[in-house]
Amino acid sequence: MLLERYLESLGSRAIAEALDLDGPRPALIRPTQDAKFGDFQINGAMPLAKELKKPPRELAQPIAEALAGIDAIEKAEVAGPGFVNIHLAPAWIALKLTDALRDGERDGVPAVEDVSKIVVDFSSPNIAKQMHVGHLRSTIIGGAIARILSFMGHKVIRDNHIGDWGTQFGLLIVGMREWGDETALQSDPIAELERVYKLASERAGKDEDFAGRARVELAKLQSGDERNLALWKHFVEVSRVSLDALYAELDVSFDLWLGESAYHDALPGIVDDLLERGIAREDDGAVCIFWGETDGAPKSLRKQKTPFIIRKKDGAFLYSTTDIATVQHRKRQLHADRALYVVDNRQSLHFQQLFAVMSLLDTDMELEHIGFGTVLGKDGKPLRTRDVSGEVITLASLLEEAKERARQRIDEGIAEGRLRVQPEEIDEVSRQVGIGAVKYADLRQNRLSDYQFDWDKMISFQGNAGPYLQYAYARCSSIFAKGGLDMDAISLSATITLDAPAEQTLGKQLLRFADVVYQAGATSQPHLICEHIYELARAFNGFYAACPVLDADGPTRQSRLGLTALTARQIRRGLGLVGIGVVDRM
RNA sequence: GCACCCGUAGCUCAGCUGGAUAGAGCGCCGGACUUCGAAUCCGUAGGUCGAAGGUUCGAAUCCUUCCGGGUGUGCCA
Repeated sequence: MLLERYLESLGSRAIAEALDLDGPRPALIRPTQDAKFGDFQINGAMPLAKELKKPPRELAQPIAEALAGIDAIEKAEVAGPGFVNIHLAPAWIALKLTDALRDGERDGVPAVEDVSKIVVDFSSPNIAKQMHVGHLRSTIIGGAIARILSFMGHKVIRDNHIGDWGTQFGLLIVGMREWGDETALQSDPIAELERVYKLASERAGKDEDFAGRARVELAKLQSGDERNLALWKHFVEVSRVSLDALYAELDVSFDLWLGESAYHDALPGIVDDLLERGIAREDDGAVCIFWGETDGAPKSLRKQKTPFIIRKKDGAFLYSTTDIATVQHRKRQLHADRALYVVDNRQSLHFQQLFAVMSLLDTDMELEHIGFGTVLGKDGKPLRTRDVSGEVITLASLLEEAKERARQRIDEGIAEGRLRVQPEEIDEVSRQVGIGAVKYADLRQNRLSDYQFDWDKMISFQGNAGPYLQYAYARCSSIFAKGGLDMDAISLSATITLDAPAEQTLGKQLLRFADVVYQAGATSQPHLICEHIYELARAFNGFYAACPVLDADGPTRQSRLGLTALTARQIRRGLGLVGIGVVDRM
């Protein structure tokens, strides 16, 4: 259930009744920051003090009294300058947790009432270039956001807007003729394309004739030349194979792969339209939108002197033009209500301008740039995509290293007798732990922050890191395995009660899950879920140390098994929502 | 020049829809394995929240200015 929403409605009703107001006022429910103040506080009395000309504590008192007798609330009392502190009734919490335990489909998280159709645009690699660390964030943050929104009940369309069209293909066509190796192209397509692209772009820099030939081939491709089109298709198809392998490793999938090439035909019309409407004009041969002279341009852009260019002076279109066409397609053909762009912060100006254009074109769609910070190395500087020898650190090699490091730690653990991984499970456990650690290290932080990439912290296996959460899950599983019990069967039969302090702490944490999911979805902040699951794992580990489960008797044993099952499911669900897997033994 | 982001414990980071004594992890120091897994748990120490003003009953959070760091910014994406 959505706990805060429920308490907010109780609180605002209590305020209206207690103070005899004409309508409800916001209760301003907030979790307390210290358990001694109870579980939640109502802050709504204080802002009313001025309006009603009474001291806030005097207003808070009747509000607290009005809340007495509600079964969710054990105690409501006035404190400090005028807070109303709410202590939830353990019996009521236990009832709600038992409901969630029965709800195997949704773990107590209600589906949204207003369903939106939301395009999540993420990952978007360039065909001729290897994915490197820089692409990691968009891919996993975007994947997490898509899962969260989808679980909430929205219609989500994951679109991989790949860079499969543009100047690099002229160079590639000429370059492949010169240096291409078809065998290499089959075995590691992107590496081969990138190798050739690099050679070609170097050569084009100093060989005007070569560059000219590349432009000719590009023009031929873009005007539909069959041979070049076939070559281009070939490049795209082989690249797709290695991209698919990487996405499988990351457990990310897409509903659509509409790259830049998909919009090629729509581009001339867009430029004409913007010219006709007087939004764009020609300048120095290029078609531009100047914000200072455009009526209806947002204030933040008015001082922007440099224009938004939608057609180069040589007549070629840019990603700005393609992006406009993409939004129109999403609105007209996909009938989307919203589109989220999970793209590096450094492109925020581009999106600000794109969204301004769409607003000038009266496109009725909610567009949002979900930005994120840069990946930094241990030295605090942007992480190099090449190592000391100049080799590119690809995303694929990074994931390999993560698995390798995880495996080393597992081998050590087995040798020391601490871990219980069966030989046949080592591969899978290394994969889940290694890749989970990489994802968690990234996702646990506010996405806007730059993020420092540090192997040692990531695979530390201690404290707030991926393996900590997976370990808590394995502990839950292990209780059921040891007791010869089935988690699903317990979920259907157990009744949760909350007595011991550790049970209450755990129970209260479990009860917040739905709120967290909703907030993460509303703000596109997967780290809220990570934080919740971390706190949950902590609460569970505390419970584990203080409360025997299998050795408890009768109803207590049943209740504790129920708490363990619900914890396990919530960890699995929560990690699943951010794209991280769990294993039963590790 | 203009725009955006950032500055919180030794380090890495939460908190920033304004709410009580600013929180975690790592690291440091000290405890807990004859008891469901010690990749765990419990505890100690550690902060003028970059600075100064302002708004407010109340500011790490909102506003202004300044200092320091980063990013973007006419024909790449």
